[in-house]
Amino acid sequence: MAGFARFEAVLRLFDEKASAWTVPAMSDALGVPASTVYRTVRDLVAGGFLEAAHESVYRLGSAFIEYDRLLRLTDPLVAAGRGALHDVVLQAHTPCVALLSRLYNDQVMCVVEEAAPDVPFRPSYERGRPMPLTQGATSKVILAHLTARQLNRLIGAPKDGGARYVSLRRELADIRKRGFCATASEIDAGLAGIAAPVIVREAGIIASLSLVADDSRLDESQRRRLVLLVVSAASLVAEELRYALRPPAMIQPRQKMVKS
Amino acid sequence: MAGFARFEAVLRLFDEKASAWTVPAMSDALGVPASTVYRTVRDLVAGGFLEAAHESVYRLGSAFIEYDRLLRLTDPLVAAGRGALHDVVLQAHTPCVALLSRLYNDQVMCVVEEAAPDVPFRPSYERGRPMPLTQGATSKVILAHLTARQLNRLIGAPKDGGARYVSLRRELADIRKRGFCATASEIDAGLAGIAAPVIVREAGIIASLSLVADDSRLDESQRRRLVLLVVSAASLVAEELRYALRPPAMIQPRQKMVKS
DNA sequence: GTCAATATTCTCATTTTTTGAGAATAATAA
DNA sequence: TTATTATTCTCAAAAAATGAGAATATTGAC
Repeated sequence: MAGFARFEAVLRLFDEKASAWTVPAMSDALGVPASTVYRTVRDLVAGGFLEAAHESVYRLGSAFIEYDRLLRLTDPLVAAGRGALHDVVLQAHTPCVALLSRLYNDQVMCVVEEAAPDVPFRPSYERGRPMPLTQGATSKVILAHLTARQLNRLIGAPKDGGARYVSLRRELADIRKRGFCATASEIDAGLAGIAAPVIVREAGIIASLSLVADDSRLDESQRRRLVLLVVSAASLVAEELRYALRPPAMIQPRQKMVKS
Repeated sequence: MAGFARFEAVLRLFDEKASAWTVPAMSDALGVPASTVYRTVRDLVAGGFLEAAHESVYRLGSAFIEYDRLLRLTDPLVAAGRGALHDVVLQAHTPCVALLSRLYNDQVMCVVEEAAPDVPFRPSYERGRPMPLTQGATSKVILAHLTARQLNRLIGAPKDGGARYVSLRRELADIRKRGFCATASEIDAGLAGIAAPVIVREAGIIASLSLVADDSRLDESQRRRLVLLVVSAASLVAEELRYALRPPAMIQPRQKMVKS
């Protein structure tokens, strides 16, 4: 391991369970000499990606807060999503959480979240938390709109006999046709998820706008209403994105070299 | 430039104004050959710190969202602050924004933010935005509690004649004595800031809890009430931190090597 | 579709870093 | 104080990054 991998390996040690590390512990966990880890950590601290929390213990650093803000301010998907999610939550007329999620390596991650002020539950899906690819309306909608090539790379050939694989493929085809996906208790018991795709092919954006609500409080007519709400909000976001990304601002358009 | 500095230099190119970069543009801006920048960018993309936004344009990547969440979940200051800020905003009985901020390199940065549901303004201080050291109640409270050594390293000897330097030193001494700092229109015209220190020396924590409100809506008695509110919330946070950090959880205590 | 311009990857010899082990030093707890 | 652990330092060997340019892939315009 060398170069950037070294830095990444150190950062990846930090998670919900292990949020504070000493250098010797990192050295152990990574199987890398302490002197090397000290150097790596020094660089990360200088950049604000780690912070010394007294007692020779290190934690994730504030640089992540800074970059997260920048991303919130400048990412077109986040920008386009924020307003839409706000509206969705308002118009749902039921306590709910709205999410905008996208592919993140081989998982799906929410990048904007908006909760009604009075939601009595907390969905597992939350901003910044990588979630499995094949469970939940949010993820399935994204899977359903990947190219065959992408899909193969991510879930590959049938591993477990093939039955589940085939049924998943069928489900995805169905989602693609219908234009939305609604599930219940697939991620969190008692919670329903309704998701619709946000696709802007020309910008390589494949995301999913979803709504999580208490399943027991939804009757059929409400469910239909929410599906419509989510589907239309999703295409609104897509439209907004297409508009925002049309004239590649701050990027010079290609132009022929003028021979002088 | 080499090692981590290369990666940092690339990431630092991205800000509110320039949120999308092509490799040739980075190469230009950094004065580094394109082939090298391509390699650097490839590493950053693999780690999720950059993302290819079609058209050979790169943006900040979702890894920052993931790490930001981890930090929110695991940073003791953030954890202790969240609840306190919520209470402060509720008990202020006036539209306001509450912030918890800390030193970040040679600036001050808010790490938790809580706004009342109906705030009609947006303070410049916001989560993740580095702010100047010497302006605003939030920053001054932090400055006031640094050691002489730290202070010297940050604002050094008098540069501009010395008059401002002396008056700043005097102001800081005053803040330290009073235990809070209240300013108006120092950062945003028409907005007042009230801040109190959150100090946990044994953990190296020097932070500031502050409240921003519309200055014209505050009379003297309200101002006094808010000062009390902020001061007591700040010491509550400090107490909570002391408690949370007392038994260095998940860190093995030092122990003698047992010779077998 | 072709073509030209640009983006991206690749190659490779050279230079520069990084590496790891251990010594030296600093910090800390008993 | 002393023992233990944390951290920095040193240095030669090994590995990796570098940059220039060639090769290839993409792209947009026609």
